[in-house]
This record gives sequence, C-alpha cells and structure tokens, in this order.
Amino acid sequence: MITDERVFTEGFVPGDVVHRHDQLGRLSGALRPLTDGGRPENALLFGPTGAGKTCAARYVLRELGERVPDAHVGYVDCWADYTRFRVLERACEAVGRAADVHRRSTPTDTLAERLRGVDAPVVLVLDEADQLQEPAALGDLYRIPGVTLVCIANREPELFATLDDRLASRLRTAARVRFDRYSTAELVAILRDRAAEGLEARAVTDDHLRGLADAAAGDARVAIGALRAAARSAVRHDRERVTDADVVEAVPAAETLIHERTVERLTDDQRALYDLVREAGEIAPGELYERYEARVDDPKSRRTLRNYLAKMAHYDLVERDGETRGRVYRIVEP
DNA sequence: ATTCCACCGGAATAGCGGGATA
DNA sequence: TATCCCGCTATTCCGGTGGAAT
Repeated sequence: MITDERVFTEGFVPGDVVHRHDQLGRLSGALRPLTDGGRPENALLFGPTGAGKTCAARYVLRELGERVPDAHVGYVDCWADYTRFRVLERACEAVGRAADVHRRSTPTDTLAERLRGVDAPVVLVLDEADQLQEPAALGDLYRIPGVTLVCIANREPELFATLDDRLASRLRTAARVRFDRYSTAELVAILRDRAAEGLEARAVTDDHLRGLADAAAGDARVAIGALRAAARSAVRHDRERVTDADVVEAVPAAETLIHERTVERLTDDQRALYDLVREAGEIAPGELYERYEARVDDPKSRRTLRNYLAKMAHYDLVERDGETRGRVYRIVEP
C-alpha cells in the first residue's frame, strides 16, 4: 500500500510543485541575478500554514543549488533554532564552516565573522522568522555581504513587529510573495501527485482524495498527513485499498498524532501544568499556579510558568482568553 | 470615578553545564 | 586539575493593564 513514506513527511519537496507558479516565479526572479553574478533581492514569504511557503522556498533553493553550484544554500527553522547563536550556527553549516563550532565555547560574534569571510553567494531560508527570540539574528545576517535572506512568516505585521526600526525599513524593500490557502481542487491535485509517488496504484480514489482535501480546509500539511493516516488505517486493516471509513477517520487521526507528538516534547514541569489545565478544562491563573505548586516538588517560579503557558499556547495545546485579571487558560481538544 | 491588585510580559541577572585553556 | 568562558534556562525585578471593589 505505502511504497514511499518520505513522500508524506514534512520536509518532502516534490519534483513538481503544482499551483504555485506565480509565487515560484516571483521568488526565483528575486534570486535570479545570482546566476550571472548580479545582486539578488531579499524575499519575504507570507501566508497561512499549509499554504506551500516552505515547500516553495525549498524547491527554489534546490533548483538554485543545481543552477549555481558554487552558491551555498541553507534552511533554518527559527521555531526550533530561535537564538542568534543557533541561527548563525546553521548558516555556518550551510557554508561548511561549522565543523568545529561548539555550543559552549564558540562566541556568537565569531560565527558572523566566519560568514563574512565567505566569497561565494549564500542564500538562507529563515522559516518561521517571526518566532525568533532574538530577532537581532536577522540583522546579523542582513549585514553580511553576499548573504541573501528568504524570510517566511504567517503575517507581515507580526514579522515586522519583532524587528528594530532600521532593519524593518530596509526589509520593506524586499520582494514580497503572498500565499493564500489552497482551494479544494488544488489540494486534490497535490494529493494526487503524492499518492502517485508514495502509494500503490489505485490505492485511493479521486473521491477519497476530494474528501480528504475538503476536510483539510485549505491546509496542505493537514491534507497530506490525513492521506498518510488513511493509508495507514487501510494497512492496519489488511486492505489494499483505502475505504470511506479510512477517509472519515483520517483528518482527526492526523490531528491527534500531531497533538500527541507535541505533548511528548514537553518537560515534566510543563507536562504537569498541561495536565492541570486539561483536568480543569478551564482555569484561572492564580488557581492554576496554586495547584501546580501543590502537585510537584521543587516547583518553578510563576514567571517561568507564564513562559511555559505562552509556549503551550503557541503549540496550540492550551488557549488563553482575556487579558490581566480576567484571563483563563483552556485546554485545546485535538 | 477612583483605587486596588491579580496578572502579564520585557529586561536584567544568576546559576548551570561543559568545552577550552593553561 | 583548576579556571575561564559562554550559551541557555530560570529567576528576580518591575512597569503596565484592565477587571473588580469601593
């Protein structure tokens, strides 16, 4: 049934990106001067999750790598690597100058110096750029000659809000590329390609793909995850074809899987906090802090709990309603 | 209307862990 | 081996905010 798992993973970049021709053209147009030694434009990619931003960026990066072999290309997920040090470390990896970098002994400033010494052009994709805890990292990279940035974020104002005025005004001249949610028909086309590459022939019908695409509400990540979930469900039941029942279950199954993976990544203290919110369903901050302090030995400070809760809210594990005194924390059901 | 105060979140600071250096 | 150094996490401090109490 499933012939190639990789086709359904997050980082997979298909050989042919469908329904994103405008965006691909704009992005590769901004970078085109690299092919003849010219000066490329920085680029900003905006759009909701699952709209193909990361996929488009990776596709163009790969293409560029083939067309301009001496250029260095790199990809940074700023959600995972959110400090100046980590971002610059990734950039050094992209240019092959990170072999001896060590967390505890290489000062951040020397990483920037290393990049400065690179002659060949460097293109860096900074995914989830608005999630950087130290947005100064963007400025560090921007100031290095020969480095071109492709910043990805959900919404433009949120990205610019994190930047200092000088950098913000400079980046306003960058090429902007907007991504909208996919239509159901577009998602079906995407799923058809993935099914052709990753599943046995006739494992899934067009009607099934349409059902998955419809339930995914324009989000390609959900749609592709659901296709995999449907295929796995069929495998589990020892069938060679996906059935209607597999499809109905698939979207919630994919969402539950993402949710569980996220919960697993929490530390013990974060998990205790999360469990308390889930047990209560909805809870006021003061009450939550007290219960937490009663439950664990050696509790973290309240300020730290607020950081945890902010993190969990971002992961969509909890929801926050209201400001200051009126605030409540609520569990998010997958 | 005014005061109160629970709570938020930014900024500065401290402590930890562990590679580098001598 | 002892000391230095540096990124990272947690803590401390605190000004700001808006709902509740007076």
